[in-house]
Amino acid sequence: MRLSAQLKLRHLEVFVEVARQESVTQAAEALGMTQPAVTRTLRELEGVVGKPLVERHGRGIRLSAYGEMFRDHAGRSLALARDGVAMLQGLDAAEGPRVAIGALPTVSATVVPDALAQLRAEGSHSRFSVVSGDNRYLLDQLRRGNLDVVVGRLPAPDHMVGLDFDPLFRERVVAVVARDHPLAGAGPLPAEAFDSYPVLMPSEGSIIRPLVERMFLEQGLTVPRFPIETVSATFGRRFTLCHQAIWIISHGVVRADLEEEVLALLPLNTDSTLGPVGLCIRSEHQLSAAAARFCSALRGICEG
Amino acid sequence: MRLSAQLKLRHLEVFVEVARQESVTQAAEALGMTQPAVTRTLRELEGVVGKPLVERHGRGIRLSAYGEMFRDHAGRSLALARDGVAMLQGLDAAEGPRVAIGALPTVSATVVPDALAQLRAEGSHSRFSVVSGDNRYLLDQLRRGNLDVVVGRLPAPDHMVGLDFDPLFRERVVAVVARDHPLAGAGPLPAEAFDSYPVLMPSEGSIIRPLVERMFLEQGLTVPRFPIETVSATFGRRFTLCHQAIWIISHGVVRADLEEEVLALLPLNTDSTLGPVGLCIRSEHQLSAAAARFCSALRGICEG
DNA sequence: TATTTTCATACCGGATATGATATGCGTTTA
DNA sequence: TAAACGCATATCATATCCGGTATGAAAATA
Repeated sequence: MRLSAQLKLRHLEVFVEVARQESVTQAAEALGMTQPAVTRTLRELEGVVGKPLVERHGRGIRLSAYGEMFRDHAGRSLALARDGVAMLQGLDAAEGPRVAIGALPTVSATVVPDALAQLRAEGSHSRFSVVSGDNRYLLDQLRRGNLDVVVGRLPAPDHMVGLDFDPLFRERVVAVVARDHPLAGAGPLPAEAFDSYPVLMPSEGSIIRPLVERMFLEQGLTVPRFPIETVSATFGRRFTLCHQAIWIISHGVVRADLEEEVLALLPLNTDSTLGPVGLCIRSEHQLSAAAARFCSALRGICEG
Repeated sequence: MRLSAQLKLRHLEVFVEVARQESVTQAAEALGMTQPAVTRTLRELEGVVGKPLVERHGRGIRLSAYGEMFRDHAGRSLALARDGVAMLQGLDAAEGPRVAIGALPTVSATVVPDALAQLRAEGSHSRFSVVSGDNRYLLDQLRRGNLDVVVGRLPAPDHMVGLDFDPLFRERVVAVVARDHPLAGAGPLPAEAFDSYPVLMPSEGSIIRPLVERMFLEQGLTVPRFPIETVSATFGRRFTLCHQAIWIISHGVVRADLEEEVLALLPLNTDSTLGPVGLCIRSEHQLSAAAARFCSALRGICEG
C-alpha cells in the first residue's frame, strides 16, 4: 500500500504552518489559501493518522499532545524534501557535493591523492577539499562539521570524544637523512649521532611525538635537547636535504623519497612506534554518499 | 510559494523505490502501478528538481550523480513521514512516546522522581522507564540507543566517548550511620573507627570510588581493608540500619534519611569529593521532544 | 536479423483538489 | 446582551491530477 495514497505533502505543509502560527487563519494567509481549505486539509490529515492533531482553545486552536508528537516528524520530513529539491535546483550542471578531507602529513602524499585520483577517474562530480594541519585542529574542525573525515594516525583516546576510528593500515616512524649525509650507509649509529646533527622531530602535541620520545628512552638514547619541531612536510624535506639534518617522521611522509633514494633510512629500531592509520569520523553521524565513496576508495587502496 | 504545488509525496515514493530496485518495471510492480505511470512520475520529479535523476544504462537505468545526491534526502523525508504516521496510528488513546532514563543511585531517590512527578502532573502522556545499574552499564546502554539519557555524576573522560555532559548541580560523598550507632553524635571520629565497624563503600568501577579512596589518603586515614562494596541503595540502607555499619555513599542517596534523622552524618571531611551531577546524552543526537521535556523538568527542579 | 526486454511518450477518462461562498457554532470582547 | 472573531461544515464549479492503455525507441539476446 502506497503511503502517498493517503498522505500528501500538502498535508504536511499545512500542518507544519498551522503548528507554527497556532492559527488556521494566519496559516491560510501565509500559504495563500482560504481558511476553510486549511481546516479541511487538517481534518484530512487527522483522518490519515487517526488522532486529533489540534484542539479548540478559546476562539483559536492549539496543538494536541498528538500534534506535538507529530510536529517533529512532519517538520523534518518537509525540510528534507525542500532541502533536497533546493540542493539540486541550486547546482550548476558540473557540480557535485562537497567533500572536505582533513589529511595528516603521513597520508597527504600517499593514499589520499591516490584515492582522489581514482574517484575522479571514475567520473565523480564531488568537489574535494583537502585541509592539512595538526591533529587537534583537524579533529576540532571535524567535530564542528567543517570536515567530513580526517585521515591519519589514531589519536589519543581523550582526543576521540565524539569520534570513531576506522583503521586502514599500520605504519611506523622512521629516521631519515639526505643521501649524501655522513651517517647515510655508515653502519651502526654512533651514540652521539643525535647530538652531532640538527634533528627534526614531530611537534609537541602531535600524535606521534610521545611515541618518538618513548622510543629514544627504550633504546637508551638521549632525547635530542634542541630539536626543530615541525609537521610541515615541505619544510622538513627541504631542511633535511640542505642542512645535514636527521628527520624523524612517519614513514608515509618520506616513502616516495626513500624509494627514489633521495633520502636514506637510518638503522634505528622504531618497531615500538608501529601503530594504526585510518579514518576519523563523527560518531552518530551519517556520512554523505560522496564522503562514503571517498572512504570506500581509501579502503580499497589500502587493501590492494 | 507552496512546495506542495510542485512536489508530491508520490514523487518521493516512486523515486525512492526506483532507486532501490534500479528498475522502473520492478518498482512499478512493488508500488502497484504500471510502468509508464512510474516513468512519468519520475519525469515529473526531474522537472521539479531541474536535473536528471536517472539515466539509461543498457536496456535498464541507473541513478545519475544527481539521483545519488537526492536519494538520501528523499529517503529520509519519506521515512520520517511514514514513521510519523505510523507512530500516531500505532498509539492507544492514552499512550505517548517512550522515554528511557538511566538513573544512578544518587538521583534515583531525589530529583528523578520529582521530575517525573512534575511531568505527569502536567499531563504528559509519555511512558517513562527508569533503569538503574552501574555507570558503565548505563553509559553503554545509552550509546546503544536503549536509553535516552543517563542522570548521575560526571564519569571519567575516557568513559565519555560519544557522549556529552550537561551539569545540573554538585554534590559530595558522605559517611553515615544509623541513628543509634555508637559513633552517631559521639564527637570526633576515633582513628580506628573504620576498623571497628563494617564499612560499605561504592563498588570498584563506580565513578566515586576513586574519590573516596583519595579522600581517605588525604586525611591520613587507612582505606578500609575489607569493605562491603555495593551501589544498591536498598541493600546499603538495610545493612546500615541493621548491622552497625558505616556507609560511604553520595549524599543524594541518603538525603531523605538524614532529613528524617533515621541516619546520622559522621564528622568526616569529604570536601574533596565534591563534583558535578548531571545529564549524559549522546553527542550529535537530537533528543525526542519527550526526552527533552524530561531534561528541562530536571533543570527546573535543580535551579529552584 | 528477429525477437525480447525495458523504458519513453501520447492520449484518454475518471477522480481529486481547491477556491469561493454561505452559514453555523463557540468564545471573547465591548 | 450584542457584536466581533476564529474555526468548522457543506455545497458547487472547475481545473488539475494521475493511472491505464496503446504504441514507439533503444539495447541486449538468441
